[in-house]
Parts: sequence; structure tokens; C-alpha cells
Amino acid sequence: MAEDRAGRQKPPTSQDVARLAGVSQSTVSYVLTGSRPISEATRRRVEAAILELGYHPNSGARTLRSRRSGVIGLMVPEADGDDGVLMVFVRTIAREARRHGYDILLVTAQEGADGIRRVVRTGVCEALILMEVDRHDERIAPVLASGLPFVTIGKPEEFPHGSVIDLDFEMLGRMVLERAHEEGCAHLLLFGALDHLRSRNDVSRFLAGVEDAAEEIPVAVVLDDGPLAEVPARARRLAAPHARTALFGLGGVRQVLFAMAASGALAQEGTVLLALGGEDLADVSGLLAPVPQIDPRRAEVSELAVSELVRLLRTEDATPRVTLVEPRWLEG
Amino acid sequence: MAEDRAGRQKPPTSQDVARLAGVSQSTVSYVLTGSRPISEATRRRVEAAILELGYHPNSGARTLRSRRSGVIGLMVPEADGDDGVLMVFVRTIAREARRHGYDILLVTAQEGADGIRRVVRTGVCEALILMEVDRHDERIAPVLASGLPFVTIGKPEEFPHGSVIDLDFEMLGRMVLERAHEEGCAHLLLFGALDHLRSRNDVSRFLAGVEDAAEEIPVAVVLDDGPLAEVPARARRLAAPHARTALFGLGGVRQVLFAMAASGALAQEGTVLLALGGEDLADVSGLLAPVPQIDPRRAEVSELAVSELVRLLRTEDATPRVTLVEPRWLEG
DNA sequence: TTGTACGCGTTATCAG
DNA sequence: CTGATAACGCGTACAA
Repeated sequence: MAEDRAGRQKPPTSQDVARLAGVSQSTVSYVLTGSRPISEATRRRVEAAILELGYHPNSGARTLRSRRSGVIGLMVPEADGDDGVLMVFVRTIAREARRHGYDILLVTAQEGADGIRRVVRTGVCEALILMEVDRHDERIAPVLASGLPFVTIGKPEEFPHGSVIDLDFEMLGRMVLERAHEEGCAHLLLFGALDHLRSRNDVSRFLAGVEDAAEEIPVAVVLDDGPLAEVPARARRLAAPHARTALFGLGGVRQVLFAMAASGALAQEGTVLLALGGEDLADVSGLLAPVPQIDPRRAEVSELAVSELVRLLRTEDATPRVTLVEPRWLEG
Repeated sequence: MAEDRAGRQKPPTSQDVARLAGVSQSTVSYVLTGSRPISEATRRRVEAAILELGYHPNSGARTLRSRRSGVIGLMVPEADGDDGVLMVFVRTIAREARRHGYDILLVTAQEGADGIRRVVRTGVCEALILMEVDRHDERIAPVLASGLPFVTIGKPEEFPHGSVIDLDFEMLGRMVLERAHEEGCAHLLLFGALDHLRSRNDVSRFLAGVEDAAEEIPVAVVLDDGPLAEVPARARRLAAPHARTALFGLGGVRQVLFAMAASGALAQEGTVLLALGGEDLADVSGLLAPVPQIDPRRAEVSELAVSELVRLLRTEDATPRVTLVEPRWLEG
């Protein structure tokens, strides 16, 4: 094996494979891509040579020629919500992408629209996944301009070439209110300053679901903007003599649970904490057992994001579509 | 601008830029790389053309020609520790890499050594960062074989071409024991089943530091393998009449803090929780204020990992080295 | 100071 | 069924 001046092994090329197998270089290529019928005999010789040399096709050359880099750009948001949750998405997406033969390149939201333009123009990415997309998101414009297939997790206003995968937050809202009613609650206290976050599309969809359901179900909805540590106290003040109060938030369940534990509220019967699961609650699982949890189905959302993107990539003239994953109550 | 059959915009090439600027293609290239003096006049014409066309050099072609992809592979561990912590590393590394002109490609630990071989042989990555490396790590072998520069976060036994960046866990161990003594503790209870994790190199280095310091400082070290929820009770049993007990663990501080809150141990004077900060403790910060915390300096570790890798990449015959970042007590 | 020409390793077209 | 051969877009040695 040849070595360059730095003493690094120079990987074998398809030319090397061809020589060893006694065929032409193009034949090697066809064996790899399968875009042309090859006789069983030569195929085996080529494959043996590939194995012997440990040959892997050069990514740069392949990309240059075919305009397909095999790389999907993943735009991750800045630290705002729960980083643990985010990492689950990232890891799942990376694993699924590999399963389909793609790699994941990180693009931080900090780079913004310019970041998109860069990876698109340089041709590093042949498709994009955007996380935590808002209704009006500055990143959508350059993506649309690129013409690349993309998937957003979060629902923007327009998505001509792109598909949308997300949890069905409206349904989530209805489910929470219904459960509060079933648990005999007169009030549903929503914590986490949701009122101030209406611009976020998941929040606004969730609130729409809650408010929609509240027109039919007699549960009073209270939006709490205060600090999470004071949620238990706030809930106690709401509690009517014979009615309980349900608590819910899209995030910060751990903090509230912590506050409840610290204030002794866990032992009381007046408040019912409903939780969105998956927010790394394993650490407090002992106390969570009796807490009804909703599965936000992040694994499914991640897997769908990838498989939908692959569909857009591989299908000619594939139509983008919106897929909302239904939240589910976790039993036990 | 030309469009291909899918209706996608075909990005301009350096040839297009050259035509517009009235120079040869190579001149454009030289302006970009700066590897040859260019007259002020033509440089401006070229730069104007680049701006006008929104030109970005094609990554595939550049990589093919120069063997430098501008991509650093980042191998992230499976879900084992705190995913929130991990995400901080990942985001910081991605941001720093961009600052130096590199992109980050995710490689999941699940792919193992084969994953390394793949990204190396295909030439997608020109360098690697490995997270949570053990003393004997199967991923090290293919990395060494590749001859690519790399940085590990975590200290393997051998690292011929690679540098090591990590927190100084031995010093951390000494600091914790010293602090326990200063706080008037007769016992230091280490939770989180550290005894069973001695194979992990950060754990073994930490324990070495603790045990080393324990030879000079009169604090009895107790390794606790029980569930985190029972740590407060365990600590109470240790407490001597006039001596307190210090608690520490490399992870799971939140769980222990939670257990202390639930059992009312926070109000007691008998136990002192010493915490490794940064493990997303913001949610419980109200209660943490009086808790002495050590800064694990993850941002610095991440930044150093990138800058050290860049040094290896850009410096001819750069010698790999080990850099241990000193932990610090956080005041206030 | 600038231009010409070649090759990086593939994919894909055109002959045979 | 298979082998030459032409791009793909850029970096750089060689000429001018």
C-alpha cells in the first residue's frame, strides 16, 4: 500500500480493485451501484478484490460526479428547552440515517440562514432536517431557495418542497383537558409561561387544542406565568373543596415535581400532576409511578423524519406531506 | 442560472466566476486559497464576481483534489450518562469547529470500530474527536490505523497520533476529599456505584485521586453501590454525633438532591452535598444555592478538543499531547 | 502577475 | 455482458 509524505496510508481506488480482479474500472463501479447487470463470475471476483483491499469508494469523487453526498444536514436549535430531550432526537436521527445509508452533519441554529446556504451551495448536504421550526422561520427561505428536499420537525406556514413531522400537539391539548376532567379536576393549571410562548408553534397548537376542548368540557384553564417552584402553592390556592386541580406543562415537569416533593405536595390529594414523558424522568421514577404520563413519541418522530426524508430523496417527484404523530397515554 | 431536470438551481462554479471576472479559472482558485500573490485589481474583480454569483466552492471537488474534506467526525457515546450534558459538548464542539472552518459529522458509538473505518476510508472525515474514551477502547485501533489526527475526550492507554483533552479527574478527587474535611466531615460517601465503574477511566482516575488524598487527610471514604434514592438514609446512618457526612458522585446529583428534598434531609445539618455542576441543575437551583459546586468546565474541554485538533491538522509534524483541565470550585 | 493543462476517483454514456 | 472514455469542479506544477 502506498504512503504519502505524512506516512498516511493511501486508500485503494476502484482502479486498484479493477487491476486485482482483472476487469475494467467501470465494471467495479457497476458492481457497486448495481445499475447494470453483471455476470455472477466477474461479480464474485470483483467482490473478492474489494474485500481483500478493504476498498471503500471515495466520497469526494462520488459526490462530485453524482451530486449526491450521502449527507443529511441536521439543524439543531440553540440551548432553550431540555438538552437531554434534544440529544435523544439527534442520536435517533443519526442512527436511522445510517440505517438508510446516510450520514448526519450538524448545523447549529446559531449559523442561521447563512449556515443553510453554505451547506447547500458547497454541496455537502443533499437534504436537510430542521428541528424546532417556528411558524415563520427565517431558515425556511434559504431551504426553499435551495430546492433540496427537507423535513421539518415543527410546522412552518409554508413548505413547498418539504415535509413536516411532529407530535400532534392539538390532540395533546385535548387529551390533557379530558384527563383532567376524568380525574375529577375543576381546574387545569398550565405552567411554564405558555402564554408568552404562543409564538412557538408547538405551544400555540397545544393551547388551541386545550381551548378547543374546554368549550365542551367543564374544566377551567389557568395559564400560569410564575416560577415553577411556586406552582404547588399556586395549585393549592386554586383547589376547591371537593374538586382537585390538574397540573401540566410542555416542559419543566421535573422542576415542578421537585417543588412538589420539597413542599410535601406529593402526599396531598388535591393536585394531580399530568406529565409529558420522556423528559428524562427516570431519575424521579420512583415518585412518578402514580403520575399519568403521555408518551411524546420522540423516537417515532425521529424515525419518521428520516424515513420521510429518504422517501423524498429516492422517489421521483415525491409530494411533501404533513405527518402528525398521535400522543399516547403510558399505562403503568 | 441553469436548472437540472428536477428544477433545482445548479450552483455556479469557479469557471462561472472566472468568466464574469474576465480571468482564468485558476486565478479564482488562487484568490480563494491565497497560495499565490494576486494583484489588488484582479482580486477585487474576482471577489465582486464571487459575491454577485453567490459562489461557494464545491465541497466534493475540493475534497477530491486536496484530500481535505473540512469535516471532523464526532463519535458520540450511546445513552448512558446524562444526555443533557452530552448535548452541551456536542453543540459546543460543533460551534467551535465552525469557527475554525470545519463541519461536524456525527458517528454514533453504535457503529463502533466499523463506523470509524467507514468514514476514514471513504474520506468523509479528515480528523476525529472521540468522546468518552475508555482506557482500552476498541475504537482506538482503527483510528490509529487510519493515521488521521484525532482527539479523545477521555484518556486511553495509547495515543500515538492523537491528543487527549479531559478534566483532571485525579485533582477532582483530591478537591472533593479536601473540601469534605474543611466542611468538618468525618465521612465521604461516594454514590453512583463507582466501585463497579472502575473500568471507566474517568472513574478510576477520580477514585485514585480520592484514595491518594485520603492517605493524608482524615476522612473515611465509603463507596455506596445502593440506589440513589436511598443515599440520604445511608448518609444518616453514617453520621457521627459531632461530625457531618459529605456526599458526592460523578453523576446523579439531581436524583440524590431530589431524594434529599423528598425525605426532608435538605433541612438537616448532618449531611453536606458536594456537587459536580453543569449537570443541568438549573431546575433545582433554588435549593442548590448553599451547595458547593465544582465546575467540570465542559465548555473549555470542548473548545480545547477542537482547537487542539485544529493544531494537529494545520501544524506539520505536530506532536500529540495530553491536556488536563483543572476543575474549579464555583463560588456563590 | 497571470494563464494552461493535468489529475484527483467516480459515475454514466457510448461502443463493442 | 463488458471496456474505453468523457465529464464533475477544483488545486497546483509548469509556462509565459
